[in-house]
Amino acid sequence: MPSRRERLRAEASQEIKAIALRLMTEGGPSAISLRAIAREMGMTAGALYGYYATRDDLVNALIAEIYSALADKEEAARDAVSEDDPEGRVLAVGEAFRTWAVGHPEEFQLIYGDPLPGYQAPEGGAAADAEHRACAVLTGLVADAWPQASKRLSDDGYDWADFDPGFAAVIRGEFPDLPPAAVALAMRVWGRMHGLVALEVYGHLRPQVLDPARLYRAELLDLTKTLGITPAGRAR
Amino acid sequence: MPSRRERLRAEASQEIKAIALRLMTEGGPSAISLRAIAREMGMTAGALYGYYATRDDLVNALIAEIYSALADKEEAARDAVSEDDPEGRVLAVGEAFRTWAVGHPEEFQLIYGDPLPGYQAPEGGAAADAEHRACAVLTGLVADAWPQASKRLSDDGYDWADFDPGFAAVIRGEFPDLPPAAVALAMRVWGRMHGLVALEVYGHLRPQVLDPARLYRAELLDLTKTLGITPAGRAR
DNA sequence: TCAATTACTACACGGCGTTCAGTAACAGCA
DNA sequence: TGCTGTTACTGAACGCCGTGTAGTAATTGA
Repeated sequence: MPSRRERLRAEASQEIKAIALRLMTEGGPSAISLRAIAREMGMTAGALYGYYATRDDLVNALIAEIYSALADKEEAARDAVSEDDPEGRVLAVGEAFRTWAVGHPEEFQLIYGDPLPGYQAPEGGAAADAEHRACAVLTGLVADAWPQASKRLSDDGYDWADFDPGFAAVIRGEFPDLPPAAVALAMRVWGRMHGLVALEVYGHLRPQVLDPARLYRAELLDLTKTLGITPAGRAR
Repeated sequence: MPSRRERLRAEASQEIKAIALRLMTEGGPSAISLRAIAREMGMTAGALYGYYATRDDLVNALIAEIYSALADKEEAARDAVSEDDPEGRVLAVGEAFRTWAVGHPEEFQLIYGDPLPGYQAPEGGAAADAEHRACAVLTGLVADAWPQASKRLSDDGYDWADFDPGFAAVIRGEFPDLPPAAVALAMRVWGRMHGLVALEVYGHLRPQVLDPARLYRAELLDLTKTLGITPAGRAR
């Protein structure tokens, strides 16, 4: 039962985000300017303040949307591989992450870099939710590998007190049987998937390395070893 | 034999960089504005164009300086540990990298993130040299561990043609006996050290994880396992 | 039909990088 | 010493930017 006004309003809000996204993919995160968006919409910059209280609010909305899309991709990649194949799942999620990142470098920057000059991330919100979803995928992968992975850990003396209470509570709700050391491992997995991709997106691998994808794949395979889920036969 | 003019000029150039650096540490990379620098120096913004052709040129100079300082720190950390202790060297360099990064987050951002809106890294220059130096430290660590590490690789079918010719030539000059697969491994080591640190600096680990340093240390220890240089006794 | 809400414009403020004509101080040379 | 070319800088301008604020036109609900 949205009134005509609400509908128009929602459409305008969407259009603003869409234009902002396009501007960003064309000219990088810094190309997101209220004036440019308004120009494309045939409006004045001030009019946008009826939709977003400030430019950072708009950026927040974008971040939430993008991060959510990334989480979707990771979940889809995971679910495309059978539960019986934990190694395949890790590789799939990892590759999906990199593929998305190198295909959408500006969006990667917006999420994982300093989005904009002086920007400060808000406390809660949809962005935090999406970040948690993406992180939960990795935690799930670790959970599946935990029986094997736990034996290889060099530091398993973790406690739930080593994490933020709220964060710990959410995790324990989703994975009741998972010990805190597994969560720590999941964070490390996150970092490991993030490292090479960040270097590549920010142009530190190319052009020295001709095929970063291969490098990344080797890293993922090594990661499966850390998790203890590499089968006897190895991928080429 | 620098003339009075040259001396004053060099001093002014240094002062500009120093003020820019301070502004950045106080207000983030975006606080580097020609007008603010000029204001502090009692000059006009236009006057700075006699020293740097554009703001990005100034930022380049900063990047080169910062990157070089980082490379110094890494080299010092490596040389503080005996050559007989490859694991200790890896840990030292890794810890030095993280310590520097979390202690100088803005500088880390400037080097490894998108330094400024619309900034484009130049081809050669001092920044590239410093990046190479920092990378060479890691390559050296891998070189020392190569006898053990090579046995654990899942993909050793690397060729020098997999790298940029100039890059490959420089590496082969420094490490004549090192095979290309080792260089690939060094890149992966770089990515591995980079990942968790980048996440932490950009605020993705805190406050969920209370002690990112511990997480990072575990990752480094795991890295030494990948390199095959973990001694029998493990660090706590 | 009328009052209230909404969406928007127009304008202003201060900030930014960058350019450019003009000016004052300096350097080397006679 | 005086002259000349070079250098370092100013001041004003241009066109961007985010952000407020006062006013106006349209739409809404009663």
